[in-house]
Amino acid sequence: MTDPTRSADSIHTHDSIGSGGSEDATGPDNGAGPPSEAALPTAYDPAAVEAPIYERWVERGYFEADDTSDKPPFCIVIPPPNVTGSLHLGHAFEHTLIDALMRRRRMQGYEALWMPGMDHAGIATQNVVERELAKEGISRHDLGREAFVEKVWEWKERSGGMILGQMRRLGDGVAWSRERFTMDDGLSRAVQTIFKRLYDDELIYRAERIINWCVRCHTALSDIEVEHSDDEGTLTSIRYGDEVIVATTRPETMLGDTAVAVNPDDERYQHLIGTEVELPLTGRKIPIIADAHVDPEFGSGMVKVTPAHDPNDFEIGRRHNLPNMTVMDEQGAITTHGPFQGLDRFEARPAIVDALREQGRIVEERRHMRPVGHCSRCKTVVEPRLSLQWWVRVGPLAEAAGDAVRDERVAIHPKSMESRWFGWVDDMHDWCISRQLWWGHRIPVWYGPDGEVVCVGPDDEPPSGEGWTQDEDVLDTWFSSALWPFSTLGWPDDTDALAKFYPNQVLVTGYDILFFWVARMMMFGLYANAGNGPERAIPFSTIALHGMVRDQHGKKMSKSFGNAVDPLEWMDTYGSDALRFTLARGANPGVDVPIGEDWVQASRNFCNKLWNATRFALMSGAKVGELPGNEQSDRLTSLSMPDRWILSRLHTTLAEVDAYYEDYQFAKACDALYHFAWDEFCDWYVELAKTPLNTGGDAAERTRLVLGHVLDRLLRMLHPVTPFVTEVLWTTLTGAESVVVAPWPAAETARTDAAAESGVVELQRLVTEIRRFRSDQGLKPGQRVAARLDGVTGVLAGHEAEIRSLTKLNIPDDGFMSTASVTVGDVTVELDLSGAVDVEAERKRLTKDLGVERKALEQSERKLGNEQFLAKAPETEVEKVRARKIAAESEIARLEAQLERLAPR
RNA sequence: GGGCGCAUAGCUCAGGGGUAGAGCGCCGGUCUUACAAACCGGAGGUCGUUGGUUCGAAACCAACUGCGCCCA
Repeated sequence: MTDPTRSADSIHTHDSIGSGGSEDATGPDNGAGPPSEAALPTAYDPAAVEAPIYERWVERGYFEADDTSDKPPFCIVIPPPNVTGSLHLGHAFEHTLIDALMRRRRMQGYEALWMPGMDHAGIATQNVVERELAKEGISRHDLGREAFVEKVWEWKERSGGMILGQMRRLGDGVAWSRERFTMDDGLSRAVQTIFKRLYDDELIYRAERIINWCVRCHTALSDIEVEHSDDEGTLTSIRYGDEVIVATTRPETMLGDTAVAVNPDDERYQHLIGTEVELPLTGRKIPIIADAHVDPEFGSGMVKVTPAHDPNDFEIGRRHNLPNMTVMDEQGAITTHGPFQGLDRFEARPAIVDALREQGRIVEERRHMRPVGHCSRCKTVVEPRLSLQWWVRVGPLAEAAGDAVRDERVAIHPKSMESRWFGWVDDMHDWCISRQLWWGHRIPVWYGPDGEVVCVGPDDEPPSGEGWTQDEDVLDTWFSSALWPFSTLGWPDDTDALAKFYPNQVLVTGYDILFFWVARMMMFGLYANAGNGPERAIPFSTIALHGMVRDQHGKKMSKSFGNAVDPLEWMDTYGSDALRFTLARGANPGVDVPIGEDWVQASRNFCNKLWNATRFALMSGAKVGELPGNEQSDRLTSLSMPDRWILSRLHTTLAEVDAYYEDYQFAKACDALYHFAWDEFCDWYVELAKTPLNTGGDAAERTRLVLGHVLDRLLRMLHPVTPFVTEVLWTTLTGAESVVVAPWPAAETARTDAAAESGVVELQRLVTEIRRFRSDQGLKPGQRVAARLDGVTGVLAGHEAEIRSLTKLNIPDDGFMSTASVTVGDVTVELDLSGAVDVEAERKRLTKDLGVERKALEQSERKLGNEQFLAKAPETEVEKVRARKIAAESEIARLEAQLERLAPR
């Protein structure tokens, strides 16, 4: 079942961290006998364990899924990374969240499937391969379409998908056997199938429109592939005729003007409407028309109309039957008018302005901020261009996508993102899906010699014979990505995988591609799977949105800014778990995540803390076994107050973590775990446990069970976010096979114990006060001094040994001389400081405490003296203030007495 | 220009009608037998500004200022 070489390899490595040189080739996770502290070195070394652990998980098939099991499904499809891409922090973040959800559900007994794969990234990939060819002086046109596409496939085999190996480093639990690619046969078939259906339903059409043209990539772009920025430009006012002055930021397009427009209600120009004016430089006569779209406040209130080079002008042109005059070619060069012909658009602009200036036609030039579109792939300024393209009529599809959220078949997390969703789907423009590329799914439409147009389905024979040609264009990459939640499961075939895992349970992605990708999946998913009925047509029932990863000052990461970070470097230095924990701990729903190296280091420290806590527990003989119940009263076997406290805290934390996970509150779940593990378990319980462990006998035995119980649950709970370190520790602790397939721990409400919790709070308060006193008195933390404890009664009764252990106070011998004392509640501690009492420090501390209490007293008295407060505030609140007042009074009395007792200066 | 969001400790962020929390950083002290990647103690905030609602506002409302994002 496994490759013996690899298996030996992984065991070898495991031995080096694990079984203390044992000859037993099975390793501790295969039942190599009782765990031993010799198993663990004194510090966690992620580099030594991560890779072999991951390989073992994959070999054992933990991440594979069964289409026919009876377990409830839990399926997430990976937001497909580009085949050209490599792992950046954004991926690492998203994958951490998905993996955490998947691992938890797997432990909870779901049939868990995380579908891996990549998209073919039409423009990006074609660019990469063209650049490679250019080094050899070859263009794609030299090769021809077929040979070029062949080259792209070769490139993909050779260099594509670097990210897949990097995902292993992160620990992504994906079902590798199911990996898909948008260009593979099955997914191509899905693309053709849905194209044909949409075409037949008249939801796909071909039309001449203004599109966003990238003059560098030589293709159309959809609206969402264009990024707008406010750039500084010049607003130039040009005199076309005596009374005709137009303002424009793009004077070079004037060669293609076919009208001048004014607002129909603009009093100033009524007499001009219907007349003509001569277009400068061309001598062409163009009409002056009235159109409500014109803003009378802008410039002179008259605008030039260039229907072939501006989307708004195109609409005006349509309304007025104006001719569309294209004056630029696909490279963005001017195609008409002698002196300007062949000039690039940015050269033509000053040339034309100069020519107009010579004629005295430039009335004004002024700085002007205006939005400029840039190609999201190459940042080139986009050129609006009139051309014949294929479109998806999104109206009914987008409405259905909106309805699915409106009637709560699909939930968006966090809910506040819904407004973004509706804002988009309720006002969506038709989607331009054709791209002038060779790498992609070719549009399955054939044109006949007599103008026939035939759309071909996957099982149809394309028309053949003289004069038939296939459309040259390919489809937008997002067209195939939109099918991802079901095409990857085998659609359009009726597969078991589809039946089991569609709809997917969750989609995890960034809010920035809610519209790019999610909206498209919703539209196509609902359309393609409508036959399932409304409840099962949706692509996923929950959309969990995360934010963007930013640097430690909240700045966007970018290569040009120089603040981009390679996640692999951090994984090398601190381990994958450290990176994952940092990212998960920063993941507040829909909110951006700043990350800095310091924080990754802190997470590494946390992993090391867990490591050492487990190491200590193992050294102390911790074991996982049956615990006494909380109610058990047998003095020897019953749990101590600290035991009951940590168990209460553990199970409370577990319940909180569950609730946070269900609400996609990764940050809070991680925080709760961090706080519990470090501040409660390590800092208090482990320290408290040392007393009974040293005592031995039943007390030690009980403590070993509690340590084992808590660590077992804690490690299982942490596994989804820190899979590697928990795997090592948990298998060593339990001797079981793997925490990946361990059950998710259940929160036991019976372990909740308010009495134990308040008892330990009191103990902590006492210990902290004594430590503070020691610190104020200049005692070294480890310095033991003799002290007498009085009044260790009530909930603290029987815990004097723990208190002494935590405060380094020895039992006094015969020669004991009390030279200082501190009182906390009912407890008085008398210490022998051998005369070296720092009275001033003590006075200072008492005075400070006194100030705090006096302030509290004053505040509560003020409130209680307010009749409105007494009359209107809830009784519980009034009670609280009364209690605070009483507490303050007694504290003040105590502190004043203590101050008085201090020797006078 | 339209819409949305955010302003809380030096930094990054939680919180949320009963006058503040975390991580990191900072200061002082410790190699105390799991851990110096650690331990112990400590200092730091009138919760952007101005009004309003309320017995009570950092929290709710309004305006303003600043910042960010999306869309034109």
